[in-house]
Amino acid sequence: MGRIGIQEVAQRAGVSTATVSYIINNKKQVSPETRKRVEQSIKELGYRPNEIARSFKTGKKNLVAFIVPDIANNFFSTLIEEIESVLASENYKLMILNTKETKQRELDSINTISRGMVDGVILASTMGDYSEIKDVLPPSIPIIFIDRELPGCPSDSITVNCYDATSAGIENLIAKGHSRIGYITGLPRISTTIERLNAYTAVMKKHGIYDASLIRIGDSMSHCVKTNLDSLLDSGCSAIVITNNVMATEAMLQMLDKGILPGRDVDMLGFKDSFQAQYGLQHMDLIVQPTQELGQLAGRQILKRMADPSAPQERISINAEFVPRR
Amino acid sequence: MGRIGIQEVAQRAGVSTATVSYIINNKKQVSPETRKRVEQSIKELGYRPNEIARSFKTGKKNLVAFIVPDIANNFFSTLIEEIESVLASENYKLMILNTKETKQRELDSINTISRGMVDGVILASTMGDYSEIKDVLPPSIPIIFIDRELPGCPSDSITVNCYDATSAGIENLIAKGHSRIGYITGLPRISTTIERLNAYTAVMKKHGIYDASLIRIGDSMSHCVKTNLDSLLDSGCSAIVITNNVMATEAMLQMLDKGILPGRDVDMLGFKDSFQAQYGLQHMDLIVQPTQELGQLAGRQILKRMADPSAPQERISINAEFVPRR
DNA sequence: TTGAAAGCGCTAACAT
DNA sequence: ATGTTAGCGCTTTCAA
Repeated sequence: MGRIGIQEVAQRAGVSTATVSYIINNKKQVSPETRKRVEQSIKELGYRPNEIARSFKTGKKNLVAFIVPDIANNFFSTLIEEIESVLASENYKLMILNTKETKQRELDSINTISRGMVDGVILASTMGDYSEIKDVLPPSIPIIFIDRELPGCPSDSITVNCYDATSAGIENLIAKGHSRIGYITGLPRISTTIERLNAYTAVMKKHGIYDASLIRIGDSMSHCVKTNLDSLLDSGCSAIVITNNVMATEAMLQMLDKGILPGRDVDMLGFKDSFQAQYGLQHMDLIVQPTQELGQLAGRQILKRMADPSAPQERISINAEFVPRR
Repeated sequence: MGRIGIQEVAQRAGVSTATVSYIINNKKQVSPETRKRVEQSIKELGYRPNEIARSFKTGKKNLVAFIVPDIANNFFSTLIEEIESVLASENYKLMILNTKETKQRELDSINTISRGMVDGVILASTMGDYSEIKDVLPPSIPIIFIDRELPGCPSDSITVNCYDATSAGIENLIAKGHSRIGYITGLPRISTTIERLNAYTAVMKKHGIYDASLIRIGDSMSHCVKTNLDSLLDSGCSAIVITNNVMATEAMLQMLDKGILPGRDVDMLGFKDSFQAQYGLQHMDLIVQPTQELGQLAGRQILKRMADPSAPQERISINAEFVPRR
């Protein structure tokens, strides 16, 4: 089957390829009769412009890549939805690359998109340091960092400040009388984990109840929770802080299996990725992240950055909110 | 900044562009010295092949589109993960288009990809009938349908047979003594909803306890659950069947809010998208879908279909499993 | 083993 | 208002 091109359309309509191009792109005045003939011809032949050829010629792809650590995490799938809808408003498509929180996969993904496939990149990096991607990042591509920052990185970033909310949450636990407060971290290398842990450390020290042995190192995924939870419970913690949404839900499942009632037997402070009710998180104090807003901001920012690649760096941060259990 | 192309690399290495192309594609024998010089030149210039130009020339994009109804649904994000990893093995990338279970967005997505952007398409369609997309689908593109089938569609399909498992689940409820068994459907137009409802209807009629007034029409999303659940409870149902994973979790949340204990006060039969424990579904009988396998099969099938576009249609179906509450 | 050159389908500058 | 045509960066045929 001979692929139909602009050539065939032009021929059948008795015009030049330029005229056809003008019409499908609405770029120039064309007489109504000509337009009609061409549109007729397009329809009859079932012509569809070849987007690749077009991109090749113009250099514009109308495609943004989102490199994301974990698609299955509701926090990130929410981000995807929001970003996609912002981009759609300017006719950009979104391409998802899933790194599964793996450095190598992130490098591979960056490599993929550094070959001119996309107009811009949104990156929720799993790296611990900017130097790890600096050399492989194409120098010229518009890129913004979302959720996690990399120290020393000169690109735009959109993040959520959880420091204050975390502090408030832990102060609240202490006010309720807890002093042995266990803590399960996310993946240690990422900025969000560090920020939250810093808040915990500061508050605990301020009250003179800091005890490093009550900190457990997690990985932001569910499978790290069980062991850590058990060991914190064994250490006699009366309250436990769990620092992301996935781990928080998993913790509830584990507790329930053990016959422990969160909110009664043990106080919990968890994280949540939206204000919408989420099953399993009813019995916790919560730090709620404005995830939708985060996604919208990121979408708008990459649009802005693509429109003006040489504008000065912007670092935008919005606040999470502490919501005590009612 | 002058973009670096194959031209510059060739010049600096003192060879032709053809030779550079041979080297970066490993397509021909090249003398070791030449290779060395060229590789040196590539490194020094930081050259990266322009993937768009390459696709334009060869017609190969190494890209597959997955048109998916709801990214935030764990069933589909699991599918995405699995498909992506199968495709990665043959160096294909996956592009996600999210339709939010909306016909117009599905049409838009199909339109996008019918302009030569991808080598193949995996479609979890939200349409009710093949005729709704027939005309807009490009005739020549490799495409497979996943999860949901469209009557009369000549393309490959990979689906999960839930009929038997659903029947078993309802038989089980009846064996436990229930006769007023409420039922909340998914989105009515899609094949999975129809199949499951057919199973329910058949079993209930077989036992002479079918009552159409116990059926509520849902939309496969969470927000449809509350009202429907309330009204079924008001109708005096002692057991309730909820026919997808999202709605099942939501139902638990609602019940808990009302102080009703599922598994004690009301028997529930839900759906679940993996064998992995999921919070909130402990107290239900479950129909478990082999979601990962579904994704893997789909990945392999699109690969196969792209390799041989003219092979005869294949319709693959795997079985869901009924797992009574323990 | 290497090079010259055509051409993939389209856009847009320039000419008419 | 419409047409002519160069050329985007690469692959690949054919020749040397």
